[in-house]
Amino acid sequence: MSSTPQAQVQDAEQLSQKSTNSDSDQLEIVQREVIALFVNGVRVLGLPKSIGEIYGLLFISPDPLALDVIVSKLEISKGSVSQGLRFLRNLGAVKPVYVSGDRRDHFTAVAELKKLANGFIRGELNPNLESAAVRLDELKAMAENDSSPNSDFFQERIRRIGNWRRRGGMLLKIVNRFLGRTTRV
Amino acid sequence: MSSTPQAQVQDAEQLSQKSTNSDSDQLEIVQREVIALFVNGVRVLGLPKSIGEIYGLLFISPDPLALDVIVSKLEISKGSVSQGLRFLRNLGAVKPVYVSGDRRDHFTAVAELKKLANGFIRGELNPNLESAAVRLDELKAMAENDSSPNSDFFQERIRRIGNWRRRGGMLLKIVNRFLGRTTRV
DNA sequence: AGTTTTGTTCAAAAAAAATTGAACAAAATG
DNA sequence: CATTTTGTTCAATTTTTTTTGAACAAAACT
Repeated sequence: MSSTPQAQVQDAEQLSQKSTNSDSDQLEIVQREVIALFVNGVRVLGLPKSIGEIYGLLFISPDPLALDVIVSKLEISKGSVSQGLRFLRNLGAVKPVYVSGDRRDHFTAVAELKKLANGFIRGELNPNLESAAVRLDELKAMAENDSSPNSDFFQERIRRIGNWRRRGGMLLKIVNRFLGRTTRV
Repeated sequence: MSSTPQAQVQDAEQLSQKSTNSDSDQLEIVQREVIALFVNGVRVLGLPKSIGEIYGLLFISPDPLALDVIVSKLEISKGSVSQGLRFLRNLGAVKPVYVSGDRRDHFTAVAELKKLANGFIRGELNPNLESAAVRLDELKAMAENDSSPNSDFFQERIRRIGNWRRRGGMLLKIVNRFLGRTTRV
């Protein structure tokens, strides 16, 4: 298929094309496909398409990209890219890179699985697990003061959820150990 | 708070109250809270609220429940419950139970973490991983025939995704081993 | 055989989530 | 210091997902 050769170097000059649809905004077919793969991937994690597109684009781009460039390559709105980058930055899936001679912020994908997993666990999973832990404790107390004929059954079930939570925490530790460094749970 | 004692036995008679809102349709506060916990929980897995409600209700009910009863206890539509039960049945998170003297199907929650995890992995995760594997192989071929200056970079990246997939598969096996029985990946 | 009960299906409605784009602020440039 | 560039924010819109409810089919009663 069409192979559009294009030189992209680290410093400004050629990198800064901001016209809405210049030549270098054209994605290669391979790039499009990789991005599609990521869009699918992030759906499993419950994240929106735009997040997959942005991360995928950075992952399959040899050089760091500025917000404008992402906008014109992906043809999605500036707002989406701004929000998406913030989210990915918070997760540690993307990091800012200084490019000399260009005052725009540039970003690259963090491509180490262990870092991605850690970020996701810290940012998305742990907060949920923690708030669940709090509610569980309240529930336990509530069930102990309950005097319905089912009270014993309720207590058994709540204990069981507590067990699940415990095992879930252990699993996260195991996952972390398997992938490299550990994260506190 | 208000404790409404209520006897619920395994065989018909008292179990089959189908009036739209009889006394035994009232949920206890503890039950409501547990259901809320599950609604939150399934959101992390990317599943709709109704799925969490149905599973939660069955999990925190001492006796198996029929579709009608679920409808009136949760006050959601028959359609939702029918679909939700099918989904949960496919996942192995809920199983039918025969109740003598009542011709309606009754259901209980499967409450073993390992079974739940296996069902989720088999039903939701593996299909995605497999289709990704296929696309990855296509991509690999595509990148090898690509003659852009970035071809090497692309190939390196695609190899990396392959690595992620491999490690993901290993992780699923580890999770399974940790939780009990194994599932083929 | 007709009637009632039980459960499924799927088009339409409602709800939730994601995306856009215009208004804004902050910083850099000339 | 006026202007341009860069990036953020958020209300409005669009898209996607979930839920509803009525029509239907299958089985079980009488």
